[in-house]
Amino acid sequence: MYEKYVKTLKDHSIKITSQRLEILKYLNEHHTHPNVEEIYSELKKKHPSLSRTTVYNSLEILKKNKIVQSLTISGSELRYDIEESLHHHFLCKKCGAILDISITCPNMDRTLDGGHRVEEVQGYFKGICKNCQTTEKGRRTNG
Amino acid sequence: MYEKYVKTLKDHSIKITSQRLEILKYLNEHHTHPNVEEIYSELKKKHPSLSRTTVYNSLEILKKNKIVQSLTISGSELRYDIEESLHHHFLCKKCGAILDISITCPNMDRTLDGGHRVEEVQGYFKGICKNCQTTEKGRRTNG
DNA sequence: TACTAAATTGTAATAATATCAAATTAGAAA
DNA sequence: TTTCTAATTTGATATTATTACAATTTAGTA
Repeated sequence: MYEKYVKTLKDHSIKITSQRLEILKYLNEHHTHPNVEEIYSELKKKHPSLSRTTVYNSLEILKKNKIVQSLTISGSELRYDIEESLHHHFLCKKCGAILDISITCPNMDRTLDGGHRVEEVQGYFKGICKNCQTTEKGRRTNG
Repeated sequence: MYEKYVKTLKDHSIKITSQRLEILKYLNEHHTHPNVEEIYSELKKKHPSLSRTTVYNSLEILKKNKIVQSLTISGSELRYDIEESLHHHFLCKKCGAILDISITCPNMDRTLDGGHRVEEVQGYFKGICKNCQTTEKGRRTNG
């Protein structure tokens, strides 16, 4: 059940705690780019002793180890994502969904403007998602 | 002195106030992507009656009119930038500078993943800027 | 010049995140 | 397996960025 998350933590020499395993599992099963509050309140249901600070701390150490990444696309709070292959993100201005976008940026791994060393690239696209466009046209509700 | 900013506001049918003119002027003369606090405290020096709320409000209306744009690249607060030609941004992890990057993204003005309508694109590059690399090697201080 | 809707101001509220000290626990060492 | 200690978790409190709001002021029209 948790073997793969145990392995991930071990591989990075991070102490294995149930809180960290639960957070990793949650992110792995919910690719919706949740914020801290969502992760906290969801996990709190099954693990009432969980503290919000632990969620912040855990995400921080996972981020330092490049196991997760944080996104600032929403503008008001950090959103979290399991780090997999490089991908970018699309924010729907209507429904708020954050979607993974599988394009590659030709400027990754390069030196910019004659000397700036690039270590990370985040591409944020904003607009109206496919589903919301359909809703607009067809006057259907989103549920 | 302020004619160009007056024109900008008039062109967008935004009421002309000295506060808005000062903010526009500040952004036009400081392409450092300042946050609200920087803009506020700088302008407050010459205009002691200025309120922080006014800075927030003004930036908001300027943003709605696409005269300025806000960046979330720093992660903790919004940074502001005069909207000019499309460009992207580089954040130096060492000195914190945010620099304009003049590459064009081939995915702008397109439909992504078979249907998401793209209206805005922000490319965030993070790493070590040219200047900080020199400092590293040469062991010079940044001043 | 007078009027009114909109903008400015300052205070207070909210939301996200950071700090910190006390209690708990993972995992190394005995 | 038990003991020990450094690291982690917890919860309370602090801080920071931003928003809400009511009273005052002002831009721009009539």
